[in-house]
Amino acid sequence: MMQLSRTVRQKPRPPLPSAHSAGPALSAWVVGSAGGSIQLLTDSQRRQLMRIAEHETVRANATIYSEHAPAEDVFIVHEGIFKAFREFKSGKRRVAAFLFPRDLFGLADKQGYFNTVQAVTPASFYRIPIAALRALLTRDAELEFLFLCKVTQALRVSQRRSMMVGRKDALGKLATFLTVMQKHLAAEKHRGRIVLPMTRSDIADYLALTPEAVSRAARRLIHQGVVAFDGRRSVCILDPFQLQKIVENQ
Amino acid sequence: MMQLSRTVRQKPRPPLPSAHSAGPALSAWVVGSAGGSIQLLTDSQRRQLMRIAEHETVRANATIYSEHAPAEDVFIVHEGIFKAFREFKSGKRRVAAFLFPRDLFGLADKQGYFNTVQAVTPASFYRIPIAALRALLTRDAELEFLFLCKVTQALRVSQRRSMMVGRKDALGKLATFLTVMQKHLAAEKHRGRIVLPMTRSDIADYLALTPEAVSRAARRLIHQGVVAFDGRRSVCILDPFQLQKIVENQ
DNA sequence: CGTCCGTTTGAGGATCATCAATGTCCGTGG
DNA sequence: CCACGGACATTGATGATCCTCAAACGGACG
Repeated sequence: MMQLSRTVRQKPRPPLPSAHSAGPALSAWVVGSAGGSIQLLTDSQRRQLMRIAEHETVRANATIYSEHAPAEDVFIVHEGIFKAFREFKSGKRRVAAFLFPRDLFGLADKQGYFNTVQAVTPASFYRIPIAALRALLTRDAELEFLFLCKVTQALRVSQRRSMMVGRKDALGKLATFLTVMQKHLAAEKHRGRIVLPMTRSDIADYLALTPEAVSRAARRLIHQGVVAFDGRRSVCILDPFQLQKIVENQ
Repeated sequence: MMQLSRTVRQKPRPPLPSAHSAGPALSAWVVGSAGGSIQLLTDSQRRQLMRIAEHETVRANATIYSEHAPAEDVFIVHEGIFKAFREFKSGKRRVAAFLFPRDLFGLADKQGYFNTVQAVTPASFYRIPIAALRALLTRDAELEFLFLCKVTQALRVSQRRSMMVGRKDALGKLATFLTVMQKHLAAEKHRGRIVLPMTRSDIADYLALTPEAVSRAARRLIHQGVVAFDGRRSVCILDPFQLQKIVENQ
């Protein structure tokens, strides 16, 4: 609650030596356009973005910015997972979104940033000053269109989450959450097992439940033979059909 | 559930005679940019949009498009209120958003439109073919930036709703809803009274409650002297401070 | 004036939150 | 390397809130 913003800034290391390197977020930013086609960042666009972006690495639980802090930058996730959340006076927390590589964050209005954003895992991101970004976007309408698509996608994700949170049954919420996570983490899957990056409490805050309710829902899923846990983080989906049935049962 | 899309299309009447007319949506589209400044559509931008837009008028309850229909157009509300919602197999409905004049809708992905959109009141809107809009935006980066801001704003609104839906107490949900509606309908307020355009069921679907729960929550607000209803639609906020306290009590 | 749909009201039951205690994991330091 | 501490997670018991089902009421429209 004290001055959390800008406190965790690490050495701004020059990232991504080559324009053709494999992994970096800015070189493979895929977005679905409204019309259904797929767009990629060109090398030129990537270079221009890199010129105004600053790469930062943070440890888990680092705060990138706090709610209401004046908004000067937008961010793109490079590696790791972040969470965007708000806190209420009661101490309750609501996670608005989990952010994955290539996701955009830094949503703000005149009051400043809309959420607090923290790293869930060790992570890194690009920091882009709003003024510079705006200038760049005004010069490059194609690039701007990619941003438009990306924000549109974020809006879809947010609406989907609203639907999920609107459900009453903890079982259905957790099932939906696991389904979404499975898609996000499909790449790093090891023998059918995915590793959830976030804690039970984070999941509870995301689903608008208590940790106890999440725990009990997980227990029921295990008992029904739908999933198996190996430790608290590693989960294996044994019966995708049954899981899907629970998801759709609303 | 049957073929709902495109069934209610009315005479496409040429709208907005003058570039300086007072009310029309496209001439006064105000958006807050991420940096906090305010942008307006220029006359030139308005004219260009008008050239590719088609104006349509519909009666209350008309369906503009249905979930999963192929997405060919985006829309801007001109007059009246719309609702964007999804329906589940159980018959349950969730309203993702109410749409007010100047709001953008037509969110889609590869699967087609994301929600079903219906008019809540008699209403009119602009229909803009996606291909033409994309071409226009690519030519006019400033205009495209306005769209970017608008979608960003929609994302903020969606996140706010997620927070509201995440609450457990019907009283707090309804109080929050009334506060938001008050802001939206402030213009048409008559002696402290606002007229809710939507039904109780619509409100219930928006708040992820049953109509019964909405009814009881309204009753409690009345009983506490926070609001007064005059009929089912007209509501007067008697004690804004108390209302705000209920909103923040989470 | 009558019907129909939306709304309100009531009673009963299910689910989740709360509170409290125990159990487990992980990082830290001895 | 092991022991310890603290945070996280699970489990159980209780209570509050909302959903469900059912019925009566009201307004809107033909």
